[in-house]
Amino acid sequence: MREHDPQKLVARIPLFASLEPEARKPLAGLIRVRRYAARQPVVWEGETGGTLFLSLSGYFKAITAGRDGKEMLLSIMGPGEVFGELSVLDGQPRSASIITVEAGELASIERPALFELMASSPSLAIGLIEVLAQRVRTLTKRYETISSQDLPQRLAQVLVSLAQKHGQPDGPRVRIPVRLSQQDLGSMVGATRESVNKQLRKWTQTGVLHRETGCVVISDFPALRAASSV
Amino acid sequence: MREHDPQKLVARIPLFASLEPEARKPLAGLIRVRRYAARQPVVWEGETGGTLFLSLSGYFKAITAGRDGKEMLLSIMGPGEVFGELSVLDGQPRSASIITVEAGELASIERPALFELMASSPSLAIGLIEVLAQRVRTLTKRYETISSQDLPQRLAQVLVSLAQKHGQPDGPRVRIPVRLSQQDLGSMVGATRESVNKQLRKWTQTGVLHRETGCVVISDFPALRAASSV
DNA sequence: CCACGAGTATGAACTTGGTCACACCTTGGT
DNA sequence: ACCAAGGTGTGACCAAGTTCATACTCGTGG
Repeated sequence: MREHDPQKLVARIPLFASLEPEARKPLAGLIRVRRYAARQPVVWEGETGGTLFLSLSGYFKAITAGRDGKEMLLSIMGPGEVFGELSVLDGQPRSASIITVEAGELASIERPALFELMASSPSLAIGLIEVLAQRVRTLTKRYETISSQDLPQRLAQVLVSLAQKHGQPDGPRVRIPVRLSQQDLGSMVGATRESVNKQLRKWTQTGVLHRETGCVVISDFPALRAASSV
Repeated sequence: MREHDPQKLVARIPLFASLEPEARKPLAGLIRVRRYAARQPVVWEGETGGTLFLSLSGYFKAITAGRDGKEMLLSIMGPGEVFGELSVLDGQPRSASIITVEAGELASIERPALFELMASSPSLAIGLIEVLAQRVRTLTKRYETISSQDLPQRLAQVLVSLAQKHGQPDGPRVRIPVRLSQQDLGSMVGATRESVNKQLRKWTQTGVLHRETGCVVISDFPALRAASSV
């Protein structure tokens, strides 16, 4: 992870993959790389700020606090993903807080620099629009899910999509390489820690999955997939 | 509503309000206006299509069908609002179906024409990004709400925001000028028709609101507002 | 090497809201 | 004017999931 050559960093971020080659050089000078320790806040919901973040390594969670203090986990973001684009694009306050799950590195670029870059590189603007569009689609789907499926289905669905997004195949098993507590899983599906525990136990007993040092390892992916959309 | 002069139509759509004056003339030739009867589908979820719609009059609902056939009502859109931008921008299938609530008129513009226009009018691209950003914010908030509030809170919240978005003040009361069945309200808050009925009854009995020919009229807005975020 | 704190495990009692069943209104079409 | 369809009103019953209470387990820092 000691890869600090800006040219190479840029190449690793999908958003910039289609960037015109001559636009990459100025870009390299505009990004700043910073390392974050575990459980560090990166941005706070409600504050204003015009920084776009690009994840280089590590995992980050996006959370929002409901009125009663209950926190909702909106998304787990891994290497290569972009976030913070919303406030950068519309100038409104941050819609969620970002916290590191484990230590990781982020590249960042400030709003003015980004806009300057966009002016000369249409593909960057298109890329950002695609990021936003993807967010809308994901959120719509999750909204649909949470309001019409029961807990086992929702939980299965979250695990399946985490496995698809971040999973590491390990023989017949799939390992989700992020340490997520039952509380975290609960706040992803709108349920309590206890309910998650009970469902997880059922799956552990039926050999669908098990836990290893805080991570979920799925043994029977098809079964989980089936449970996610009965 | 027999206002078919394209120049004037354009002026009524906020998205085009900040458009450079010289860009409005070509625009006028690119939009098509069509009248829809009540309960007519405008687009179907899942189909491909690159048409952007601009509501001139009437109300439209965006719905998605969950796996089990239960439909979720995502949004009620009124005059001046834009929709369908998602598929236009990213080329993916429609994320929701659109149906007219009552008869209304829509202007539409096709993807190629829109992109041509955007190339010469940066403010249009910015406007569309703002529409998308707003969608993300709204969806995030609703997701938060639905997963952490109970039915009375959710229902109050929906009514408050409908009143703020479309409400017509009528003395001390606020009238929501869209005919929404209890079923519709239920599918906006992820609840059954019966539960909505029971909550509505309570509020009717306590004088918070009442119904008139299918529309909700709020008598005690502060009370409803209080109920939405106990 | 032990203790503390964070996370996990588990069941009993309780609540919300869903399901089902049925009767009663409107309203628009012929 | 009438009927059918769609929307509304209401209660009995049930199930999923929450709340609360109480142990247990593990790994990390003193």
